[in-house]
Amino acid sequence: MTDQNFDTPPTDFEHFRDMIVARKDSLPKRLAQVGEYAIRNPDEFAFGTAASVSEAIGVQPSTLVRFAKQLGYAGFSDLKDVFRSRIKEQRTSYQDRIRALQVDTAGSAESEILQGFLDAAAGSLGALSRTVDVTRFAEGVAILAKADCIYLIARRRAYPLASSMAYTFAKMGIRIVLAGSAPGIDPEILGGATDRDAAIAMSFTPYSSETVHLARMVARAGVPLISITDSPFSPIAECSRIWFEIAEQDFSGFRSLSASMAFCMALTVAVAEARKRQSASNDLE
Amino acid sequence: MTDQNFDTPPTDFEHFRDMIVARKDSLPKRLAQVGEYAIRNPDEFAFGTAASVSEAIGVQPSTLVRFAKQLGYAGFSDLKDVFRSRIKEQRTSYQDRIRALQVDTAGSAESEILQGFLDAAAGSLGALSRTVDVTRFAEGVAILAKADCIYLIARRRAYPLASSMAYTFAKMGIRIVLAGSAPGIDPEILGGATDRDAAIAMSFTPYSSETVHLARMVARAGVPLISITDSPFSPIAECSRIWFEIAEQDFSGFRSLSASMAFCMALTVAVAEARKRQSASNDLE
DNA sequence: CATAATATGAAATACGTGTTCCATTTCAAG
DNA sequence: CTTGAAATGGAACACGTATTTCATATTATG
Repeated sequence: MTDQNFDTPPTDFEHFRDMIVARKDSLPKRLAQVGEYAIRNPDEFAFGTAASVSEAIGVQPSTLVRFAKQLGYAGFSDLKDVFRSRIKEQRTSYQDRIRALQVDTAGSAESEILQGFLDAAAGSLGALSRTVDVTRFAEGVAILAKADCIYLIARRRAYPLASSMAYTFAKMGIRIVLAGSAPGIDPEILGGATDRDAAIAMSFTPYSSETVHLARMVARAGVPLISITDSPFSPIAECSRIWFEIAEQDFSGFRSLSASMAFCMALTVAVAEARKRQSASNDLE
Repeated sequence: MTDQNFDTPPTDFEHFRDMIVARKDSLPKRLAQVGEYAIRNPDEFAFGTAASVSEAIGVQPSTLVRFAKQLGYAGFSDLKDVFRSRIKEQRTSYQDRIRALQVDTAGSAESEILQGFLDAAAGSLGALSRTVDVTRFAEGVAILAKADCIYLIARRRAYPLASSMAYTFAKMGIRIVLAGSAPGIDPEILGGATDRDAAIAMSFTPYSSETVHLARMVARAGVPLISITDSPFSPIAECSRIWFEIAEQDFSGFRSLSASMAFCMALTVAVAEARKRQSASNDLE
């Protein structure tokens, strides 16, 4: 009964499609009908149930199972995975861009860890590029571009982001103050900020209480606050004028700052560009 | 029992998300936990089953149903549709977003900059994954794993990498010394390093003379030195036991640290893992 | 501190799912 | 036309699912 034609059945949609096209004429009428529908409506296959799909095609549910088995799959559920994985892959374009490049992952634990973090980074980038709101990004840039001085608030895991932005801002001649440089007097330093300045707060779970405190402080003082965090529930998000969520994927519980770094650099450069345009138009007046 | 708060529950993810954010504080602890997870891992919600999702969150399946009902949905299945439709929409919108980006480059300079940096980061990750030598990576890990204390040397653009590694190493109980914390006395601090320790130097063009100087110093003292840099001609590469080249792609002249961050985190975690294995085998003796 | 109201966990339940089985039909070969 | 094999439809099955129920724990309230 088990009509296992040869080796293992395709796991990706492209090969599945090729197989159906090749074998279509040798398949029984009903099964060919199913195959044609599968290629035409892959999404229906991925999300629907055996009942809903079979009704859409106009066949019995059992026909779907037969179809799957004829092709070498364990059953309809097994076949459905092909269509689901297709959707997942389509969504992470960065990820398979990189996966396509990688040659052979040698077995060693070390290389697995490395590959794991590279994958996570690619995934984070893909997610970010999908979810980020360019309008809000532009708004944030506008706020920062007209600020007299930019205050950077970050501790612990987020600190590298702040120090990186501080370096680039400074290199481009934009006035910044990096909280945390001189320990202990941050509240006093940030106390000098006014509504003509702006602040960037960065914090990820578990949120540093100092960062939260400082962020609330400047927000209460009327300083436009922009936050970079990992969740809408973040305490610094609620007191911010604008906030950005960057969900870094983790590998075995650890998160790198890859996507955040790219985002922060983009923010920094965009602000610098906007300032250049501003001063150019000011010169004309 | 049916807690129908008001009108119909959201059918699209954005509104759902807003609702959770708004009502989070008025929700019971467990339900808030579910809500947070739902927003963070929408894909898991879309594809998983009640059992798998509840296990991932660490709650009972019944909690998911309660969560859905509290929010006004008929049940968990009903709620799941919100996440499924999100995926369907995303797939179409993502494709025409790429197209839109390519066609109307006019779409605000800001979004172009952001996309540019994200693309550059993805490119850097891909290049890194292709060029990195996993054998050398494993060797580097081995050296660092048996070091008494790890000295981190980095300045300027590379400093965020060092501070990020320092944070993670410290969190995992690995002894580290971050050069640059107390300005001016780095040579004296690094003078204490011996061949039982190890050092990581990081520097990119234009190479900070301090970093180069400190790296040479520890190398001469017999301390195993591992470098992360952007060229084989880097002055810190030649005095290193092992060195890694990470070529970050630039966008309009600016480079972020995305790929480097992923690499450094991988290195850090790999070292911690190796140490765990070491101490485990030591305990057996 | 006592008491009620609510929230939670764990097992029992009802339901829908994919799957299998078998009777019936279709088709081809003798 | 007969006979056999393959294909199909439809109902029965077993399994996993979401859901409900109820006892227990937790939190709020007087």
